Amino acid sequence: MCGRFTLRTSGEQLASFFLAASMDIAFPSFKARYNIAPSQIIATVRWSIEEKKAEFAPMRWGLIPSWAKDAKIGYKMINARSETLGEKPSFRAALKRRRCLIPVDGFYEWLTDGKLKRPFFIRRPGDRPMVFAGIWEQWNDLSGAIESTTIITCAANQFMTDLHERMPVILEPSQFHDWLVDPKDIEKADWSSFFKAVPDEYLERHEVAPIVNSPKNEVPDCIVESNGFLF
DNA sequence: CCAGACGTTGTT
DNA sequence: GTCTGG
DNA sequence: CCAGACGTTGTT
DNA sequence: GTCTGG
Repeated sequence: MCGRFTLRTSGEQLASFFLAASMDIAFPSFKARYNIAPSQIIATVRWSIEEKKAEFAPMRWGLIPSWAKDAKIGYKMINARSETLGEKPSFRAALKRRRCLIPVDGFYEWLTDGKLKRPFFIRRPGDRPMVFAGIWEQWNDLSGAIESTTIITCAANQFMTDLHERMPVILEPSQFHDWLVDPKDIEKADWSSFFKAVPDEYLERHEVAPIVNSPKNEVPDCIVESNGFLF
């Protein structure tokens, strides 16, 4: 689940959005994205221990564990189950020390109808931005360092359930700071208050044209309804 | 001890 | 069928 | 997530 | 890196 999303909100708008959550973050300007796929560089926010503040950090989507011999393993690590990531060798170190926020303004899910893949676009009413919970990792080889990230998932709410059994963990602004900053006793940390599905009314969905199916199609038409209408 | 896995989702 | 690339 | 490739040798 | 399995 959650293997494609959009980020059309500008850097300036994102800065305002985070400022409303008392986080003063400088975002670069970037092109609107309509079809972000795994392995691509995405915008995240993490805690800078040196500066004691939240900061923008670009990362590759698909977490590469620090011990990996081959970065390709990251293609499989685009999501992490909230129920188990504390125990998984690939994720547990990142959960303790490297949590992040992933701003998005919509994501895609597919229904399979025989050979047909029917894409749906899911967003907030009013097209407001939202924030996925993520963790990140650093990986080094001879050619340099790669910072990569993964989206945490939880059981789907009623709204999502006919599209998927799982959905991304979406955080409220009141949770941003506590998610990023290490608790005093990391060994006793309890993350369960974060790992919850949003209420059913939080999201709306639109069936869209299958042009979005190919990650090569990075165009506004990805969020035009399948019947040709804008929404 | 060394070798091998380490993940999620969806589908069957 | 399975892996890689975007 | 979906789409697209999946191979070697020899010749141009 | 760390754990599991043989």
